[in-house]
Parts: sequence; structure tokens; C-alpha cells
Amino acid sequence: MSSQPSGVESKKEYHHGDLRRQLLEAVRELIEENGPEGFSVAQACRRAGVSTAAPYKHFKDRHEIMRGVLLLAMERMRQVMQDAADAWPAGDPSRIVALGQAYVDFARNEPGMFQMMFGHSGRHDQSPELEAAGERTGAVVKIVVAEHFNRPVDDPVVQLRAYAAWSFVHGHSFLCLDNKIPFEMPAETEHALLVLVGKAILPDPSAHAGQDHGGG
Amino acid sequence: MSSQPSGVESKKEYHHGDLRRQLLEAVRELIEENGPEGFSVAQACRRAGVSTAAPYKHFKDRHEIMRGVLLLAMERMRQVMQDAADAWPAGDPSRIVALGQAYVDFARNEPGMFQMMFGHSGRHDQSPELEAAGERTGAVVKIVVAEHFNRPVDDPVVQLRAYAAWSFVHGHSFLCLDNKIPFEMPAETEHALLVLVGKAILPDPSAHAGQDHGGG
DNA sequence: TGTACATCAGTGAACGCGCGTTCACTGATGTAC
DNA sequence: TGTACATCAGTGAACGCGCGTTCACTGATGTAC
Repeated sequence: MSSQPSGVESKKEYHHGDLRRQLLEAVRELIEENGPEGFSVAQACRRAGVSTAAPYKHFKDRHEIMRGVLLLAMERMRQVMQDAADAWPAGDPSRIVALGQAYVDFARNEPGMFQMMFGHSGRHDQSPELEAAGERTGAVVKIVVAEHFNRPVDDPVVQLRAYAAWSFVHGHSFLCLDNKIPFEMPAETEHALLVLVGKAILPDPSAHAGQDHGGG
Repeated sequence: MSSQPSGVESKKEYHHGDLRRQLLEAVRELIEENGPEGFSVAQACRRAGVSTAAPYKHFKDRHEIMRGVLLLAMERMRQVMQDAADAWPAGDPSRIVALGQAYVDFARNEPGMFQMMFGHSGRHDQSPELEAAGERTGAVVKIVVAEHFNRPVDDPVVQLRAYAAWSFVHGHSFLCLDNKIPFEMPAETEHALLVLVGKAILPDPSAHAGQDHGGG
């Protein structure tokens, strides 16, 4: 912030001043427009208004750019999920629904990023930082589920149920993006679906205990 | 079959005789090895032992090759799902679990194809034929769920519950491929998970009626 | 059965393209004195 | 405050690469007579 240039945006300067951030943003835009894999360093340069050699002052190579983009996206996702959960008091079942809704909404708002983060992984650009960011996001879900069941976070029931819930919203997100939903689903139906599956996978623990919550 | 050459495999002939099929197989292999997007027409030609111009006697362009590959994959998927369901009598709850397991197994056995079919769609290669094949696959799920609830296939309850179940196995499949499962999951735990979620999303309709199965 | 010929399914060389990355360079900035 | 200079963040031209596709061609095959 303090090292920014004088603030005259339109004035073309030799030193860009904010190129790193602007390249990451350009790549993000390109991916949203053309899909994951649908970007090139050269395109991002054109968009940022610099030569194709400029990025190499800030990044080792193409993959390091991608890792930067993914890291920011993962942090955005964690943030919207955390905010959604925080909108309800701890222990309220609506917290879980809100969390799932935030996940699906993120996928819908940033489909390119979402597909990049989950549809291509393993193959491509990974880093310890990115993995840590992913775990921080996963932790948000686990903590909310742990509160729901009033059990520790590493309890097998919490682990399994949290994973089951995540799988569901994850799958639903992908199917949304792929236009694979075989019927009309307005927002209120989607909400009802999230409530229905939420109740099914994460039943109120106080209701009827003694079921097989088991983990193997 | 009947138009095959004399059967001498190693003999190099001017006319290949089975190039179309062999190109599709080469592309499938390349995608499994290098991931979706990780293939080129040229590589497939090398693998099939023909010049890079040869494919254009059988396909209009790259996209038509892709569509061919995807169509075969979708049909394989439908087949394994149908077979898994048919291994149990109609109405048996195990039918649904077997269907889900077949879905996940397909994703694990053909990760490249699975990601190609679902992780990149919309953007790329689609066709009415492919869409129809996808609907045939979806129909397998819907029919089994309809039998389970003893309701017509187009009943809203069937539609919603079938979709919920599909979302779950779909998400689980993706998370498996991405190595995102945050704990150990041996085969029996996975089976237990499928049973658990199956029961939750598709409860025995004869048990306690009158719940909100609703569709928004 | 033998021959003429249309058709089919290959070849191999070439094309233009956009890409990621490197290179020597240059202009602006920050700092020591 | 003014100047010398190291450093930093750009430029623009060039590179080699693999790609999808086209082209004129050629050799094998099937068929009519």
C-alpha cells in the first residue's frame, strides 16, 4: 500500500508498481473467461499492459504464477465460508447449511477458479503453501461439524460426517457448473436440498442417539 | 469385425483397417497418462503408427475425435453401473449402494476420462449424441431410485433424492481423484460411507412415512 | 478369370500460429556521502 | 542539497517447440464387364 506510485492510474510509467498483483488478477479473469487451461502468460501480459518478459521479474515460471492465483482463490473461499458460518451462532444447525451454501455460491461465482482448484489438481501446480491453505479451508467445515455433534474435531464421527457433507456440496457444485442438474432448481429448491441433505447426513445428535454413526 | 484385415498384426500394411478405433483408444490412453487436455492429435498418431494427416480421413477435426472418446467412455460408465445394479434384485437397498460404488470405481479406474467427462464440460466438446448418452446414464440412477421409493421416475421426490445421491457420489469421486480425503479410507470404510449416506438420503420408504421428502 | 478404373485410406512435407522463456538492454528509483 | 552509483523493474526482439490442419500424392481394394 505505502509503496504504491503517486496514484495517477492512467499515466503510463516505466515502473508498473503493482505488476505482481495485476498479473495474478489478469490470469484470474482469463480463467473465468476461457476456463481453466484457457490462459497463457502472454495473454496475461497483454491484459496488464506489459511485455511478455516482465512476469519473469516476479515469478520463476508459469507454474509459480498459477500457484499464486490458486492460493488467493483458496483464501477467498475460506473467507466466504468462514463469514457464512459466523452469521449464525455456534451450534445452530443453520450454520452448516450456510456453510454449504457458501461453498456452492463460491463455485457459481468463480467457476473457473473452482474447476482449477478441484478439477485439475494432482496433475498441475501444487505447493506446501497451497496445501496448507486447503487444510485451513477444510478446518472451517470440520470445526462447525464438531460443534454440531459436540465432539472433538478429530473424532471419527466428525471426520466421516464432515467428509460426507463436503462430498455432497462438492458434487452439487460440479454438477451445477456442468449444467447437469436434470430439473429446474431455483434458489429456494437448492436451499431445501441443502437442508434436506444436511439433516440426513448431520442429524441432530440430541434427537435419537445410539444409531450407527460409525467409521468403519 | 468382418472387414478386418487378415489378422497378421505385426505386418505393416498401407491400409490400417482399424484406425478409427485405434485412434480413439490412443487418445484414451494418453488422457489417462497425461490427464485431460494432456493429449494432442500428433501424439495419438505416433501411438497408432500413422502420419499426422491420417486422422482427418476419419474425423473432421480434433473436437470430433474428443467427442468420439467421450461417447465411448460414457457408454462404458453406463454399462458398469447397469451391471452393478443388475447384480441385486429390484428394490433391494443394496442396489443403490452398488450403483454408487460402481460410479466411484469408474472414476478411480478411468480418472482421466472421468475428469474429462465432468471437470471440463460446457467449455469443450459436446454433441447431441453425447448428451443423450449422459441422459441414458442418469436414467439408470433414476430408475433404481424410483424402484426404491416405489414411485414413478418423474416423481419430484425421486428426482430430488436421486440427484442428492448422485451429487454425493460425484463429489466423493472427485475428492478421491484429487487425494483430498483428509483421513484413511480403506475399501470397507468407503462401503460403510456409501451405506450410511445411502440410508440417510434414500431412507427406507416403508419405515416412517410422512416426513418432508419435499421438492421445494 | 482377367482387366480397367473409381474409390478409399494412407503418406510426408509444409504452413502459420501462439506459446514459454531468455537475452542484452534501459530507464527510474533509492541511498551513501 | 547535489551527485555518483547500485539496484530494481521494465523493454523488445529473438529462440525453438509442438501443435492442428492442408495439400498433392500414392498404393491397395472392390467392382463392372
